[in-house]
Amino acid sequence: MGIRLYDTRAAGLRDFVPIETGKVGIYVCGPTVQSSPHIGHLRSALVYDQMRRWFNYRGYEVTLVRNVTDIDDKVLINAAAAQASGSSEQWWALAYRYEREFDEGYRALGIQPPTYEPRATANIPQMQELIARLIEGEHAYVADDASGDVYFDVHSWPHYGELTKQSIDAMEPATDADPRAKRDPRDFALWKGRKDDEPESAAWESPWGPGRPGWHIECSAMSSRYLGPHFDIHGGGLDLRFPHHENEVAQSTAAGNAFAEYWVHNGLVNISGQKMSKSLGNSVYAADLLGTARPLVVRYYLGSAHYRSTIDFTESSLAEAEAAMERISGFLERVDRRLAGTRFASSGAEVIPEEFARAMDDDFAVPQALAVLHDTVRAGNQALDGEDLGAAATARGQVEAMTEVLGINPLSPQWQAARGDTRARTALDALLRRLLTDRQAARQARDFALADRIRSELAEAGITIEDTPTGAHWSIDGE
RNA sequence: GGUGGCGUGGCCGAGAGGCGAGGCAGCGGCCUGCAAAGCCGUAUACACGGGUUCGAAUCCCGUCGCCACCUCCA
Repeated sequence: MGIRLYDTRAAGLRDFVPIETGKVGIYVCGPTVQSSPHIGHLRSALVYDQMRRWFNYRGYEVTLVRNVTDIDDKVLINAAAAQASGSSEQWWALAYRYEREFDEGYRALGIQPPTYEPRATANIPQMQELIARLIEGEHAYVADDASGDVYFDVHSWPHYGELTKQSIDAMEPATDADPRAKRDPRDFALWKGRKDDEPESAAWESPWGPGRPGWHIECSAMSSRYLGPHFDIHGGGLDLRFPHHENEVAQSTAAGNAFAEYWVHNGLVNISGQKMSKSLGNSVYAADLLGTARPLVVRYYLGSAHYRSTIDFTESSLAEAEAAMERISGFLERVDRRLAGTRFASSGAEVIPEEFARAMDDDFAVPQALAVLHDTVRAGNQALDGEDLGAAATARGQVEAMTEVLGINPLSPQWQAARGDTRARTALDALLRRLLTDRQAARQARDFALADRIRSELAEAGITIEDTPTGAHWSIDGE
C-alpha cells in the first residue's frame, strides 16, 4: 500500500500516484514577505517539511518548491508607510529583511530548505510569457482604460470555480472598491500597470506597458518553471483556496498547462479560538515564541496536530507539548545511559514500526503516528525496568527512527547545538559531579538534611537531580 | 445567499458500525531515606432529538451551536 492523501479538488482521500515513478514534485505557496512571520507561517512550512520527509522515507525523490512573494501590493504599501514616517528603506530592502526573518524561523524549527526557493521578482519574464499566452487564447484582456492592467476573463474559462466548487454566479456579488476596467468584477489582475505614486523600481517593462505582476500569476509561473507544466502536488494554507488557488488553476490550465494533480491545504493556527489578524492584534510572532519556548518543543507542538486541522494556540497546550517531548527525550537519555558500554550500545537497528508507517501513509496522520511513538517509549521504559536490554535497544532504535523522520529527534545535531557550549557544559559537569559526590556521601552517612539541601539548592538554580540505579544524574530544566 | 469543515472524558487529540488510540492533568499503588524519573492500576466520553441495525461515537433524518472562505491572508 502506498501513500494516500486528501485532495481538495476531489474532496476526499486519493491514492498517491506519481506522474513519474519514484519522484514527487511539490509546490507550496510561500509567504508574501511584507511583515514578520507568525506561528501560522511556521506551521505551514512545517507541514510540507513533514510531508517531504515522509516521501523521502518512502523512497521518493522529492522536489519541493516554495516561493517568496517579494513584490506585491502589501510590500509596496508597507514600505511606503514606513517611508512616510521617516524610513529610507526601499520596498525591495524591506522584502529581503522579512525574507531573512522567515528563513530564521524555518531554520530554528529544523525545516529543511526547499529544493528551490524562487523569488517572484526573479521570474517576471516567465509571468509575462504566461500572460501573453492567455491573451492570445482570449482568456485575458488588456484593460481599455490605458491603465496598462491585464485581467483574466473568468467567463472565458468554463472550469472556473471547480477547485472550490463554486459557480461564478453564486459567488458573493463582488464589492470591488476599485473595479477599474474589469469586464466582470470577478475578473482578476494578471498584470498591474504602474501607477504614478508607485516607485519606478517596482515596475517592469512589458508588452502592456510598465507594471508588475498580479499575485496569482506569480505562483502559476514559478511552479511551472521549476516543476514543469504538469506536477504532482500543490499545497498552501486553507485560506488560499479561494481566490488564490482557484485563480492559479484557471490561469494555468487555460494557458494549456495540466498543472497540479493533487491539491493539499493545511489548517490554520488560531489564538484562543480566534483567527490571528492584524486588526485583532493577537498574532503570535515566530520570533517571540521561539524566544520563550525551545524550538524543538515548538516543532513538536505545531507538528503534532493533523496537518488539516486547525490548531488553537494556548500557553497550556504548549506546556503539554513540552511534557510530551520531555518524555521522549527522557527515554532516549535514560536508555543511552543504561546501554553505555554494553554490547547493545550501538545496535543501529533503526526501524520504523509498521503501524507508524501505516499512519503516515494515510494522509500523514501524525497524531496516530505519535501514539505509536509514545507506545514505543513506554515499551522501552518497561524493558529498561525489566533489565531487558535487547528490547530496550530495539525500542531506542525505533524511537530515534520515528522522531528522526518527524524532525523531532532530540539527539540530532540540530537540537543538540542549542544546548550550548560544550566546554562550558563539561566544566559545569565537573562542578556538579563534585556536589553529587558530596551528596552521595551524605546519603550514605544518612545525613539526609545535607543531601536534600544540595538537591534543593541545585533545584533553585534550575538543575534537577535524579537518582538512578547507575548513580545520580543532573539535567538543566527545560532542556 | 454560496462553498467547505467542526462539536469525543478536567484539557489536548485520534478513531468512523461490535475489543474505551495517545498525550497532559488528577487519584491509588510499586520503586525511593524522601523525592525525581519510570512502571502498574484508575473514566457512567463521543452536541441534542428521532430512526436504521442483533449492535451506533461511527450510517440516515432533523435540531442546536461553532468556525473558515466568497478578491489582503500560511
